[in-house]
Amino acid sequence: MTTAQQSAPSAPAGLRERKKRRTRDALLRAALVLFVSQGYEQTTVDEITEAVDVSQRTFFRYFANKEEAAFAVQDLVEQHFVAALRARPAAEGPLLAMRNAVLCSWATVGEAIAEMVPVDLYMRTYQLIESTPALLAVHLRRSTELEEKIARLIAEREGLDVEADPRPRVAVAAFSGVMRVTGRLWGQGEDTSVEAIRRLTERYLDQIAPALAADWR
Amino acid sequence: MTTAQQSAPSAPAGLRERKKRRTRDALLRAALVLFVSQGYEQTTVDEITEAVDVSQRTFFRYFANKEEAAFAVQDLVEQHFVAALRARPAAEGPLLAMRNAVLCSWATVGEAIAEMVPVDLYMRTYQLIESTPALLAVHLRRSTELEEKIARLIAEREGLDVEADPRPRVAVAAFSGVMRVTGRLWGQGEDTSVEAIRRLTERYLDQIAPALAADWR
DNA sequence: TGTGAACTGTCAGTCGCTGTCAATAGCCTG
DNA sequence: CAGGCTATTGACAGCGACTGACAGTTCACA
Repeated sequence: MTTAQQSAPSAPAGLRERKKRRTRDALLRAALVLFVSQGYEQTTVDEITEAVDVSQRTFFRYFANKEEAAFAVQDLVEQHFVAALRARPAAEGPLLAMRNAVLCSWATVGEAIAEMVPVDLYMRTYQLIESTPALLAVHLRRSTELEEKIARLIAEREGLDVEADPRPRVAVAAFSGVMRVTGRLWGQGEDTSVEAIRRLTERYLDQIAPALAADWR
Repeated sequence: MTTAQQSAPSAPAGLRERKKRRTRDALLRAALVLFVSQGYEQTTVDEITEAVDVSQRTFFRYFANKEEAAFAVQDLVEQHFVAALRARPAAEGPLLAMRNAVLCSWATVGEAIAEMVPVDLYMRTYQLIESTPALLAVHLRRSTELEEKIARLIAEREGLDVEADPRPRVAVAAFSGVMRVTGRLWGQGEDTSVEAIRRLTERYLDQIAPALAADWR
């Protein structure tokens, strides 16, 4: 309801719709640029709306709150991952399916992002999220919502009941715990390329089994 | 720096100190009672300070923000867990040590909590945190900070370098992912006893290995 | 006992966010 | 194409979280 109205970006639609879309895009871009350049909390909603020349009230008609603007692109990335996971063949086990879904989706999200904002603006936004406590908090809450969705998806794939069998949630929890660690490390490192996070992810996912062994020596 | 000044609760100290402590305790208790009875966002800082009869400014001298009051007890619980983990014999492997630390610490936190607030007030506060988006977000951020601390502790136990070897972070990520799931399920369920979360935890932790198997069938 | 420091209250102001209401501008029907 | 309908917007007022500045009290300690 809140999301997914930017789905058909090429639909001509009426003048009204196009105007709305332009306003939203302008607000989003202005917000991200300001956030990235001077910090999230240092950026006032008034500054954003002044940059786009609309009233403050209008900003809040497009975004429920200041945070929502920061996560608009992230939202798209997550939907992309879910779609990739759905596309995995049923023969793949849960962990392998999730692993392949991340690796695959990264290969293609780029274009989807570029339709909204420049890709490197998104990269810097992600790093900002990781390094701004208030945004990080929201990011983590959103992540758990996504986890729940994924757990249900995995359960469905395996023909299980999420409430009865702990394995779907446990597997997803372990998997996304690792994903969050890599996300954080990537945000802190200096190599911001997609290749970098890809390598990091593979390396860390490979360590799940060894890390859970009773004895590491 | 922000924490751990309630460490020596029996120290007589000066009149000033005792007065401060009483004010803080009163504010904390009033805040929690109001939070659980009418909701976090529905509770105004003014209401809290009126209940204790101090100025609003004073509240913000004891708590950096409204949230901090909600997490004061949680803070203590987490310190308790870390202490329990430190006390585990070096012979125990990482996962086993963490598992025993949680189970052990639950057996004794009760008293520590009771020195600050009634235990069942804490229970209801925890459920409130889990069910209030704004608080849940902060809770998750705090959790990742704790995870980082634990990862370093585990690495130390095993004589490893956290930055070089992914296993400590991966193990902790998997472990606490599971802990969060159980915490959430416990908050949603109706059995709010310590016994309940203990059982839930053991059951879910036992599923880590099976859940990460390549094939569940 | 007096002096400095710690606490506190008061006041004013910023910022995120919401409700209301009137004005404007695309859209659609006759 | 006129005229009305409705979506979108701007202007304004107001609430609540939070902060800085200043002044008054109260404890601690020489």
